[in-house]
Amino acid sequence: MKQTEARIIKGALEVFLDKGFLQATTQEIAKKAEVAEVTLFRKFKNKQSLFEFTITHIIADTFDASHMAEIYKQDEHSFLKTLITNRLEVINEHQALFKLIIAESIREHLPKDLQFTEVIYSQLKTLLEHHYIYHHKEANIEIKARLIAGFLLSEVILPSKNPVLNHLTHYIKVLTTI
Amino acid sequence: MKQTEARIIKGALEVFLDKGFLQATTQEIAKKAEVAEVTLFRKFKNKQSLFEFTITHIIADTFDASHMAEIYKQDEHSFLKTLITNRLEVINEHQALFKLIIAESIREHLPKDLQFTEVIYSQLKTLLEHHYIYHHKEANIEIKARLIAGFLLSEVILPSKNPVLNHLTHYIKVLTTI
Amino acid sequence: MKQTEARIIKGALEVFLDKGFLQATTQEIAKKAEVAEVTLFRKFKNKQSLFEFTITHIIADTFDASHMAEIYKQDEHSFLKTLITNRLEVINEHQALFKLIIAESIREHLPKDLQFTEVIYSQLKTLLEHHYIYHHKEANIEIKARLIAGFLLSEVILPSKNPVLNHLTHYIKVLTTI
Amino acid sequence: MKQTEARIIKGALEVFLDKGFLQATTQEIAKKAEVAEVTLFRKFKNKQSLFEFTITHIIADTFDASHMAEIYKQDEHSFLKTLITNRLEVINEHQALFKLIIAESIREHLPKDLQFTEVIYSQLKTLLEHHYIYHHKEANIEIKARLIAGFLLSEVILPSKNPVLNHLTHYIKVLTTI
DNA sequence: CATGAATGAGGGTTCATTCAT
DNA sequence: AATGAATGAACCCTCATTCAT
Repeated sequence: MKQTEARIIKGALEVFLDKGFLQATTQEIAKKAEVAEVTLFRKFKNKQSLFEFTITHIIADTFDASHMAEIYKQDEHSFLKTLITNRLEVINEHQALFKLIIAESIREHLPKDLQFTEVIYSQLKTLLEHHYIYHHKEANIEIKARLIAGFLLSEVILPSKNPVLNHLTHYIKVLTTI
Repeated sequence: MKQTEARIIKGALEVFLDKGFLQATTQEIAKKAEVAEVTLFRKFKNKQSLFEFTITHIIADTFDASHMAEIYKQDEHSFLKTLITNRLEVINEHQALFKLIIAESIREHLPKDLQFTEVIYSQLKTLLEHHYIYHHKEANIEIKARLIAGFLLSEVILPSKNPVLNHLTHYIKVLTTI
Repeated sequence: MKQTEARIIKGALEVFLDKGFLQATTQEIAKKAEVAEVTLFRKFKNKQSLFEFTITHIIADTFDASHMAEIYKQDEHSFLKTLITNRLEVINEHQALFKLIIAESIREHLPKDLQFTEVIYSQLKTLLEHHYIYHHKEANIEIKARLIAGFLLSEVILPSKNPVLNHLTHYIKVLTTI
Repeated sequence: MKQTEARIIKGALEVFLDKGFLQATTQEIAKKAEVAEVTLFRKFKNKQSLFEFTITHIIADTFDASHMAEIYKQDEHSFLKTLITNRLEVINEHQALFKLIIAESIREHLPKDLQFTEVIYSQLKTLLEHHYIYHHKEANIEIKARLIAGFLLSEVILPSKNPVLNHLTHYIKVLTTI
C-alpha cells in the first residue's frame, strides 16, 4: 500500500515540526500515521533516516524556487523586490519548518545538504548569480546573499509583525549599493 | 561549600554549550564538575532549572552592554558603527552560546526572558531608543533593531568569513534612512 | 519450483553454520537464498523447523559412514585406525558443522536424533559393535566409543594443530586393552 | 549495599547457566536478583560485561586448582590419576557451567581468557608441565593435555554414566606411553 | 507458487530523579 | 553538605511471523 509510506511521512513531519528531532518519538509518529511502530523501521533504516527523508521532501516542496526562474531578467530593483518578497512569503507560510531547519542545523542533526546554509543561502546565491551575470554586472553576491538571509532569519526568530516589508525599498537600496 | 556550586555551573555550561539542552546529560555534567550526580539535584530542582540558572548567568556576563552606556551620545553613524561592531565582536567570541540561545529559543527550552528576542533584540532596541531620544530624532526603532538582529543572526548561522564588516558603511546608510 | 527450496536450504545452512541458531536471522537467510523472507515460512513451519530440516540433511550427507561398511572385517588395529582416521578427516573438513552440533546440542535447539550423542557417538558404537561381534570378541563398546568421541571433540574444541594423528598408534593400543 | 551486586551476580549466573548468553534476558536476571532492571546497568556496562564478570568469578571459584599444587611431586601414575579424577569430579559437579563454557566458546561470546581452551586446557598443561619438569622427564605435554581434555569433554557432552573412571588405569597407561 | 506489506512482542539500554544515610 | 544506591519510565530498534493478494 503506497498510502502507508505517505501516512508515515505525514505523521513524521507533523511530529518533527512540532517537537524537533530529539523529542519526536517513533511511537508518536507511528500513532499519528496509524501504523505499528515497527512499520517505520521497515520503510526507514532508523529514526534519523526517516527524519532526513521527511525533511528532504518537505524542503524540496516548500523552498522550490523554479517558478522564479525567469525573474533574473528583471531590472535589479524589481528582481530583488520579487525575490525577497517571495522568500518572505514562503518562510512566513512555513515558519515551523524554517525554525526546524535552523535548530537542527545548529544541533547537527541534518546532513549538509539539508542545512540552513545549503537550503536557503546557496539558493539565494544562485538566483543572484543568474541575475548579475545576465546583466553583466559586477556584484558581491556573497554579501548580498548573507544580508538577505539575515533578513529572513530575523523574520522567523523575532516576534512577527511583518513590519519589514513596508521598508523594503530602503533595504533594497542598500543591497544595490553594497 | 560555594565551590561546589561554582564547579557545577562551570561543568553544566561546558556541556550545555557543547551538546545543547536535550543531549546534555546530568551524568556528564556531574562528571565534568567532579561532583556526584545527585548533588546537582540538591542545588537545582531539576535539569531544566540548572539549565536556566546556568544560561542566565552566562548571558548576563556575556551580553552585558553597560560599557556602551555612553555611546548613545555619538552621532548616528558613529553610534551605529560602534554598536554593531561591538555586538558582532561579542557574538563572534561566543558563537556557541549564541547558537545555543537560538536553538533553545526555537525549541522552547528557555524561559521568555532568556530567549533570543529578549536577550538580543530588546537590548538593541533599548540602546537605539537611548540614542534617538537623546538626539530628538524620529526613528523606526523596531525595524532598525530587526535589521541589526538579522545581521547578527546571519553571522553565526552562515559559514563565517567575517565579510560583512568591510561593508558596514553602506549597511549603516540604509539603517539611517529607514 | 524445486530450486527455491534448494536455495533456501543452501542459504540457511550457510547462515546457521556461520552464526548458530539464535543469531541466524530469517532475514539474512532469505537474502542469501534470494527469496522473500515470507517464502521461508511457506516451505517451513518456522525457523526451528527450517533449522532442523537443514541440519538433518547436511548431517546425513556429511557424517554418512556407509562407505565404511566393510571395514569391520579388518583386524582390530587396522579397523580402529581406519575408523578414527576417517572420522577425524570428516570432522576436520566440517569443523563448523561439528561445532554447530555441539553448541546446539548443549542449548537444546536440536531434536534428540540430531544431537551430538546420536549423530556421532551412536554411529561410533554401531561400527564398533559390527566389528567386535564379527570377530566374536568381548569389548566394552560404550567406553571405547566415548574415548573416541572425546578424541574427536578435543580436535574441534581445542586449537587445531592436528598433532594427535601422529600418536594414533599408542592411542589405539589403549583402546584395544580397555 | 554490597548485597545488591551479589544478588545480581547470583541471578545472572542462574539465568546464564540455564539459558545461555543469548537467551538470558536482563529482565529475567533482574527479576531473579530482585532488583530493577536498570540497576544491572549501573553495576555493569552492558549485558556482555555482566556475563563476562559473572563467568570470570564462577570459573575462578569452580576450576581453581591451587589445592592440587603439590601433586606434581607424585609418581606419574598417581599424579595422572589424582589429576584426572579431580577434574572429573569438578566438571561432574558443575556440568551446567562446563557446558556453558563450551557452547559460548564456540559461539564466541567469551573473551579469550574465559574460553574453554584457556580455562581447561591451559590449566591442564600447566599442571602437567610442573610434574614433568620436576621429574626431569621428556613428555609431549600438548598431546597429553589434549587427550585429557577430550576425556573431560566426552564426560559432559555424552550421556553420563560415569563409566570411564573404572577404566582409568588403562587410560593412564596410554597417557604415560604417548 | 511466491511475495509485498504489516505487525506483536519483547530486548537492551539511557536518562533524570528519589531514597536513605 | 554531599553522596552511594536504586529506580520508573521511556526510547529505539529487532525478530519471527501472519495477512492479503
